[in-house]
Amino acid sequence: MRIGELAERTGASRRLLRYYEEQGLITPDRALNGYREYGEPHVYGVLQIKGLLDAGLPTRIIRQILPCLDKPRSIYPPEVTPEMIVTLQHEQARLSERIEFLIRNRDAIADYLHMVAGDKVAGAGPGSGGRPQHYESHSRRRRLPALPLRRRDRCTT
DNA sequence: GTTCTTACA
DNA sequence: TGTAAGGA
Repeated sequence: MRIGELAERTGASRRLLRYYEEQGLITPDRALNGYREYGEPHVYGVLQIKGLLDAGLPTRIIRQILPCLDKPRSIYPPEVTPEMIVTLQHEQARLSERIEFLIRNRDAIADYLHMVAGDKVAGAGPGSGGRPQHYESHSRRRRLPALPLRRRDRCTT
């Protein structure tokens, strides 16, 4: 498929898909006319990349742990280097911190909501349509004040 | 009409 | 990232 279709199927803009390629995250084939040609694996790959990026991983890490997803290559490379393990452990710790950070702020918001609007709106919100959202570790957990969001470290190369 | 590269806001 | 230019 060409870039347009991949864009539709992944929700990533064509611009972004070209950017991923520039960053070495995906490597599509080229048709004779120069058009990029993507395969089915790329769809999953792009989704994977989006998720990792959303989790806050810099592209250089992703490029490292995602050894080219073009061809039918194993996702868990036998070439896992010790240094890769270390970086992944680092990322894991970073994600844990971020999760705690998010939980703390989410709870702070819930408290604020209780304070200004009462139970009728607590726990609900945009995008939570229908899902049973129970943040009921409430009564027990120690309430903490909201924290300012720290600027995410971003890596261009 | 779709895609390509380069470059600027 | 979006968008415009100039081609294929």
